[in-house]
Amino acid sequence: MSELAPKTTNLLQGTLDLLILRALSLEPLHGLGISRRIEQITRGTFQVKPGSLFPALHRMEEAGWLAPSWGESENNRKAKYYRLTAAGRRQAQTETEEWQRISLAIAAALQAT
Amino acid sequence: MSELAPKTTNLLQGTLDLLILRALSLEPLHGLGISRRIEQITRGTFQVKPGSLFPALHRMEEAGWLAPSWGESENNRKAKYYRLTAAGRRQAQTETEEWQRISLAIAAALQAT
DNA sequence: TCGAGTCCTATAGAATGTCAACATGTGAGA
DNA sequence: TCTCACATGTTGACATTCTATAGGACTCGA
Repeated sequence: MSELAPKTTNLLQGTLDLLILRALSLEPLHGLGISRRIEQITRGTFQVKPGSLFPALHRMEEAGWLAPSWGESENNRKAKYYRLTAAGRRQAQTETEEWQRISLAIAAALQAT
Repeated sequence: MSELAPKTTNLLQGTLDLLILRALSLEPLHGLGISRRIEQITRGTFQVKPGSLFPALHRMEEAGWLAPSWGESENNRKAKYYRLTAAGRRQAQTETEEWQRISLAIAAALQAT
C-alpha cells in the first residue's frame, strides 16, 4: 500500500471521445489509423492503446456517433473504417464546447494565486 | 438506452486532486471550505459534492500531500483543517505542469482542422 | 428548553472509463 | 513455409467519481 502512486493513467478520463471525434472530422479512418491520427494531432502526447480504443469505438457506435464499414487498409488488410454520422458531428461540437468551458475554469483556478 | 447522454460525470477524472491542491495553496481550509473555494476559483463551474470530496481528501492525506488538524470553523463548529505538506506543494507543481501539457495537446488537436 | 435548521464530516454501493495482457486472423516477404 | 507486422477484439482488474444516506454538534427562535 501507499506506493509512489503509479498514476498509470495516460489519458484524462473523458477526453478520449473528444479526441476520436476530432480524429475522424476530416476523413474516415480504421481503428489503428485513428490511434495514429490522435498521436499525430496531439503531437505525440496521447498514445491510445487498443484496450482503450476499441471499447470506446464500440460505445460510440452504439451511441450513433460513428458508422463503420469494412474496407481495405493501405496495406491490403481488412480494416473497419469509421466515419462520423450527423449526430457524431453534433457531439463533436458539444464536447468541444464542453472542453473549452472546463479548460477555462481550470485555467482560472490555476491563476487564482 | 441512448438517452440524451446524461453524462453524469461532472469532473474530468483526475482534475479533482489538482483543484484541491490549488484551493489549499493559499491557506489551510476545512472540507466544506475547500468545496466553496473550488467553486469560487473556477467561477462556479465545478461544484464538488461531499461524496467526491471526502474520499479524495482521505486519499491525498494517505499519499502524504495533506496534513489535517482539528480546529474550529468560522461558525464555531468542529472542523478538520487541511494544509499542504511539502510533498503536497511538489505534487501541486507536478500536476499543474501535467495539466498544461495535456491542455496544450488537446488544444492542438482541436485546431488541427 | 426544546425543536428545527444548518454546518461539517463521513461511508456504502454503483457506474464508468482506462489499462495491461492476451487472443485471433491475414497478408507480405524471406 | 515461416515469420513478422498489421488489424481487430476481449477480459479482468483498478481507480475515481457519483448518488444517496447518515449522524453529531452548534445556533437560533419559540
